[in-house]
Formats: sequence, C-alpha cells, structure tokens
Amino acid sequence: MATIKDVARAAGVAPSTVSYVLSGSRKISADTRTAVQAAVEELGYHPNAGARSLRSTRTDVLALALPLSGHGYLPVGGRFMYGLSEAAGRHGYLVLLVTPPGEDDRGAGLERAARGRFADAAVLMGVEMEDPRVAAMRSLDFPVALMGHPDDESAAPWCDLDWEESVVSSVRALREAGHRRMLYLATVEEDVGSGRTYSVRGIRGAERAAAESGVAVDVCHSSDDPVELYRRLDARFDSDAPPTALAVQHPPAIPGILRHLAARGIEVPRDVSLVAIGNFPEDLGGLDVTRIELPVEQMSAAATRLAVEAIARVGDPGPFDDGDGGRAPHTLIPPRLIRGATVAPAP
Amino acid sequence: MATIKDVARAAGVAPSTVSYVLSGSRKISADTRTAVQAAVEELGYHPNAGARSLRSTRTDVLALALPLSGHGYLPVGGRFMYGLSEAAGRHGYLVLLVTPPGEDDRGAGLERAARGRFADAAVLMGVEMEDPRVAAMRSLDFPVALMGHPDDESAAPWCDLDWEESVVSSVRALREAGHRRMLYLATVEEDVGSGRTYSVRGIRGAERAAAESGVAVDVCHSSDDPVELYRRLDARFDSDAPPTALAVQHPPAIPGILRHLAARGIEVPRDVSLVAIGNFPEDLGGLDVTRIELPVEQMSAAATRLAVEAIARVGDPGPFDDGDGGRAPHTLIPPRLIRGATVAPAP
DNA sequence: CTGAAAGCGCTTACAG
DNA sequence: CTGAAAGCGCTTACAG
Repeated sequence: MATIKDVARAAGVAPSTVSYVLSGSRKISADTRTAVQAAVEELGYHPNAGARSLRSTRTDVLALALPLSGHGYLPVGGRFMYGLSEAAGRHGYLVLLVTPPGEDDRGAGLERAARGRFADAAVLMGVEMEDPRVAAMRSLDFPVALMGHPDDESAAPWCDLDWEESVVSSVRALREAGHRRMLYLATVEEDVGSGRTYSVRGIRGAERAAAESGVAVDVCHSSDDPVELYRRLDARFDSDAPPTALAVQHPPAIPGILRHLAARGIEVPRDVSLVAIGNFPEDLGGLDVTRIELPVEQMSAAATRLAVEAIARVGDPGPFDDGDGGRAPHTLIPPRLIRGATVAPAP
Repeated sequence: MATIKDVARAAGVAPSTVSYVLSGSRKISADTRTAVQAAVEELGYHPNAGARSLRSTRTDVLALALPLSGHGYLPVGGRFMYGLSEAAGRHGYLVLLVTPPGEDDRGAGLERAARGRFADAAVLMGVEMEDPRVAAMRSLDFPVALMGHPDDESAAPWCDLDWEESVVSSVRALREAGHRRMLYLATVEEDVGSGRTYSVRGIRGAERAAAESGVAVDVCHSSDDPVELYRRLDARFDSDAPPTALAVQHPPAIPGILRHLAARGIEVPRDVSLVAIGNFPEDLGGLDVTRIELPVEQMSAAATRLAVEAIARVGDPGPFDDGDGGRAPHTLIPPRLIRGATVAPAP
C-alpha cells in the first residue's frame, strides 16, 4: 500500500509537503499542489488511519453506542444507525458500532472505544433519564451527544423529539374530536423500568394532558407479549366506562391491536379513535393512521452535529457557558401531527 | 490518558513487558503478570488503537459495507448491523459502518476504509451477482466476506440463505396441499435490476420449482408502491385461471396484500394459501404465516467467522486451495419451513 | 513557499 | 524470564 513517502517521491517533494497539501493547512504553490494531487490519484493514496490518529489524536470516527437493550434488537435502531452513518459521512466521519457487552458490564465496550481512542466522540442511543454512560464519558473528557432528553439537561449535548408535547398534542387532537375517556398505551415496561427518556417523558405528557384538558387519560403499559397486551386492553374495554380513543406510543403493536379489537367487534375509527406516536413499521396494512412520527433523519443529523461541535470544544473551560442557564447545547424537536383516517368524532 | 509507559512505571517493568502480558505472546512470571494486571486495572489502561494498528497492522475492526441501496434504508439492514456487531464482539472486533457515498462513486467509502487501514476486513451487505466491490477489494488484497451468494463462487468467501431452495421448498409445500396454480411474488424490481443475489436466486428457484413439479408458477415482481403492487395482483386474480396460492418473497408487503385481497372478498387461507420467504416485520397483525425466515443471526455469525478466517489467510498463496474445486469458503444455509396457518388444501 | 526532524504509543525481532 | 531499541506512517512546530 502506498505511503506518504511514495507520494512525495512521485511528486518530487518532501513528505511534509504532501501532508500540507492534503490538510490544506498551509499555502502551497499551484504547481506543487497539482503535482502532489496527481501522485495521490496515481497511487490511490489514502493516509493510514492509525498513523494519522496517533499523531493528530483525531480519528475521524464517531462511536455509536447501541441501546443497553433489555429485549435484543430494536427495529428503530436500524434507521438510526443508517441515518447516523449518512449524517456522519457528510461531516467526514465514519461510524463505529459499539454494542453493550454484558448486563453487568454497562458501557465497557464504550469505555474501550473512548480510552483506546477508537473514536473522537460518541453518540449514545437509548438514553436513560440518569444514564450512567454520561458520567463515565465525562470523567474521561470524552465528547458525547445524546439521542434522548435526560433528566440533567446540563450533563451533555442532547437531542430528542419532544415526547411530552407529542402525547399532549395527541390527547388534544382526540379531545377536539369530542373524546373524554382515553387510554394512553405507553412503551413496554422494560423501557419504562430502565428509565428510557422517551418512555418517561411520554408518560409525563399523558399526565400533564389529563391535568390540563380535564379529560380522563388512563395510562397502561404496552407489552411485547401479545397475550398479555390484549389482556390489558380487554380489562379496559370490559370496564363500565371503556375508552373511546387510544393514544399509542408503541406503533409496532398496532396491527395486532386492530386485529384483536376487530375480533371483539370494535372497529377503528367507527367505535374507537386512534393516534399513534413513535417509529412506524414499513407497512401497517395500508392503514392511514393519525400519527406523530419519530423524525429519525432529523435526530441523526442533530446528534451528529452536536457530536462534531463537542469535539471542537474539547479542552474548553467549565461547562457550557453559552448563556442558556447552564443547559447544554440541544435540539428539541417539536411534534408534527399527521392527520390520517383513524380519528372520528366521539360517539 | 494512561499510556503503556505509565503502566510500566506503575508495575516496575519495561513497556515491552506490559505489551507481552497484554498480548499473551510470551511466557511471563506470575509475579510480573499480576503486577502488570493490577497497574492496568488501576490506571484503566486501554492500548491506543492508532498506535497499535500502526505497529501491528491489525485494527481489530471489521468494516460493514452497507447495501448500495437504490431505495434508501432497508429494514432488514438494522438486524444485520446489530447481529454483525454482536458476532464481531465475540471475536474481539468492533464494526465500522461504511455507507456508499454517491451513485457514481460505488465503493469509494469502502476503498477509503481499506486503503486507509480503518479495518482488517470488510463484510459486504446487499451483494450483487457480479458485485464490483469484490474485484476492487481483491485488487487491494483486502479480505472480504460476502452476505450473498454471488455468481462466481471462487471470488470471495460468502454466506447466504439458500434462496433458490427456499422458493423450491415453498412451492413444494403448496403443491403438497394440492395447489396447481401459484403466483410467486419476487422482490422489488430495483433489487432484481441491480442483481441482488437473493432476488436472482429466488426467481431461479421459482423457475426450477415450476419445471420440476410441473405446476404453473407465475412470476411477478413486487413493488414498494402499493397501488402498483395491487394492480399487478388484480391482473392475476382477474384472469381466467387465478392463482390459488401465493409464495411471497417480500414479507413487509403482506399486511397490505391481505387487506387488499380481503377487500376483494378473498380470504387467506380460505380462498388462497400463502407462504412467505425472507425477513419479517415485528408484527404481521398477529397472523401466523407459513414461512421461511431469513436467519439473520446465523448469517451474521457466519459472515463474521469467514471474515476473521480471511484475515488470518492474508498473504497466503493462490486462491483457496482447500480442495473444493476452487470454491471459496462458504456457508449455504438450508431453508427451514415453519408451518403456520396460511396454507390450506386447494379448492 | 518548502523541508528536515521530532515524536505520537505501540509491537516485535534482537539480545541477554 | 525480561529489557533496550528500532520503527510503523503520519503531523506539526521549527527553521530557512
């Protein structure tokens, strides 16, 4: 494989000159630049990543810390990985996947990536309200960007869909259609239990919406086990005051829910209205659901930008002194309700 | 951040001794080893990845080349990324995502990763029958493992589900239930057009199954556009001899297909039987489909193993002289038909 | 405008 | 069983 020396020899210049041409950090005469570029092209030269990072302490790599997933692979993960990789590429970065190793070993893969300088910064997925990875990375002075809105807004740069407002908006839309008894189906219990930010903030939204609008919003957790999920739904629909509308923050469960309700003779939106919030599977059976979609591309772009900016700030003094009351740089994405065909006036 | 010198000083040994303890490539006295391990633990030492790779030409990183996707992100991709990352971790490797840059720039991201020594080998996703990336990597002497069964079986190590046999098995199952007129719904046209191995081999399977079993197997391509897809289905179901069974190699389309057929008064499996082949969305509306599933974990593990073995072979003579008629090492996974509730006797 | 030289942090023959 | 030393391929002050 060609090295910088080979390029220098071919272009008739010093290796340092080749380096300067490539980095653009020094004025170079047009002739020299042309000769170097020709040699680079000719030899198919790409700088050795290891040598470059050893010398410059920059790797041009972002680590993507996958969720500390209780229940294996999450379908939404793929889109984020892809979106991150695309966004990172536009900033000149490659993305390194870091899988959490074992249950009792939270963040060790990430720590290896940080301490071993495999990457310049980390983007954390599946962030929890008090995520232990944040403190771990901070103690290493390793830049991070969070996909999730943590409890401590000054801990690190973060971005997220405004889940609380998303649920509030959903309830409002149902209320405006005349509904007064709603069921909010939250994320699965594991997510709530581990304090995933989207879970906790979604539930907060349901509580605030109930308080503000004066309608009844029953909170029920979803389940990956269909039998258990349908049992919970049945308990509500069998009650004296069954809900007339659903706000569901677990879109993959929707096809099954619709089938189950249909088997009970309950049709959407004739008998019950539906708003869904989150990441959607490719095909919901052609159903045009009224919904708020998780803006994966937008979040990926924001997280990448926050990470790149954090890299530039390494070594800066104190916490974020940007006059935002100590909050870290962040992007809170407002919800956008897409009106589909699953909300009808209350009976 | 702690370096090997810091560890050596803390343990009272030479840096080289620390290196030998960590690599295990030399006999070390128990006392020395203990002292070094304590110092490593104490300081939270992890070797600098750049320095290590510069010296040893091993990065402990596998590049994962994402599909040259005509239609953006593919849902199946996420599972493979996750599976690869887990499998790689078990071998001590991290995974670097390499997104294809532009349409006219096929493999340039991959080339940068290879020439710049960002990784020790590459796993290629979305492999095409004659994939240009294979030749590109071979000319660089860069090890690869293919997720897909290419035309030239000697080109590089590969692994895949036996798609041809999968479709043959599906047709056989339908034939045994008495069906004589089937519709095989192939992958979307873009995949066929670009020569994705699963597309091409699936269609070959349909052709072979028809020839072998003497039943009529009409081949129709799926479409990501539901309107177009339903138009194609309608054309078949409106004909004089409509199919009594479907073999579908595009599972995400199934909920929509079922809805569309139901709207025409066609019920599965009462009026038409269904076998599906490929990667399945999380929830098909609770439907228990007779199917052959893409074994994502198994393929991820196989691809990782093939890549790691290929790294060990770098610099070896000639092509693969393992007495397999010039075929490269490979794993062809036989299909496993899971009997669900969507196949009924032919009317 | 360009070059010679130091050194980043490792690994691995070489030596004892 | 252990250490001293060379050198991987870059980048970046230092010098002219």
